[in-house]
Amino acid sequence: MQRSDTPLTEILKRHGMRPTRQRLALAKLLFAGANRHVSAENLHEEALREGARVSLATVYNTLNHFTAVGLLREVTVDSNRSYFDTNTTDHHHLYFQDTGRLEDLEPTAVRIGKLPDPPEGTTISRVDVVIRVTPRPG
Amino acid sequence: MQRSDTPLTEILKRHGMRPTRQRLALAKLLFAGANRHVSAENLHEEALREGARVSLATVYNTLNHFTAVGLLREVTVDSNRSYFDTNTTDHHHLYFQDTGRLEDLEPTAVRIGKLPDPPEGTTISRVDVVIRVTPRPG
DNA sequence: CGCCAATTTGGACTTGTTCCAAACTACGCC
DNA sequence: GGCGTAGTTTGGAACAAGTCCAAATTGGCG
Repeated sequence: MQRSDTPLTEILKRHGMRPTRQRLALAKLLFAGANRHVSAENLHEEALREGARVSLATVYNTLNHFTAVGLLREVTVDSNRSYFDTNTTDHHHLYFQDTGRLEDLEPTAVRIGKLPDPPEGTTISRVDVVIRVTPRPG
Repeated sequence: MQRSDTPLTEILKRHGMRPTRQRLALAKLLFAGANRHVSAENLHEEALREGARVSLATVYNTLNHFTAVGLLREVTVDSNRSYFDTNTTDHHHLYFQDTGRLEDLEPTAVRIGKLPDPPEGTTISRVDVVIRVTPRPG
């Protein structure tokens, strides 16, 4: 990790990943701007559009790898496609059922007043709240 | 709808579906006992085990049809398999990440203290809470 | 510079689900 | 009770998301 490392390169190294051309291109799309939600297919298309030469297999590898090291969080809202969220802090989701659009809710938007105790021998690893909305009248 | 209709036959008719042999067999597995969570594959296997001759395509058709008329609710906890819940009342879920087991929580187990207003022009169709647990220490 | 382990890749493969056209069946009607 | 027909079922093909694989490439270290 030499002084000329870019911030993205550094992030990758810090998580034990080699900063390859493909990973840097994807990391740039994911982490350079605001938080986002992506699927493998749509990130792949976007990368190609930007001129990055990355295979779909690598996009899958990378998203999974990023998720494993905590750079991304997988969001389960649709049972036939995976979404990844660049916002890994505690928050919940708003899902537009008609368009498939997924948005973060501010951490303060939902308050959970009461949670059950986890069953014996288990711990709660995550609590996910998804608010599904449809165009009125729905 | 004649006086000799069984309860299951009646349920199907009331929802505008013909009480076919296949639908009755599946309805029996789904609604005769306690509430349950099934996937298409596992309901299909179970039906065959019980001696019902039903194709997998019909199981899919039926689950989707039952869901459309409100006899089932689809639960999204796993992005590569659909689960259907026979409990269509308001409640949330406990999901064992190691085994894939899915359980209902009593309606009183989770209290949501605050919900955001839905965006202009939309209405909230559903709020899903999934509590994911792993074996301790996890 | 050269080596080696990590990474990438295209394509084959797998898995869950839908589609389709042909065969079957529930049921209202006579 | 038979008939006609719209609704249903079915096996298999088709599809879509995702993983696997073995060969080619490449980053990083000495």
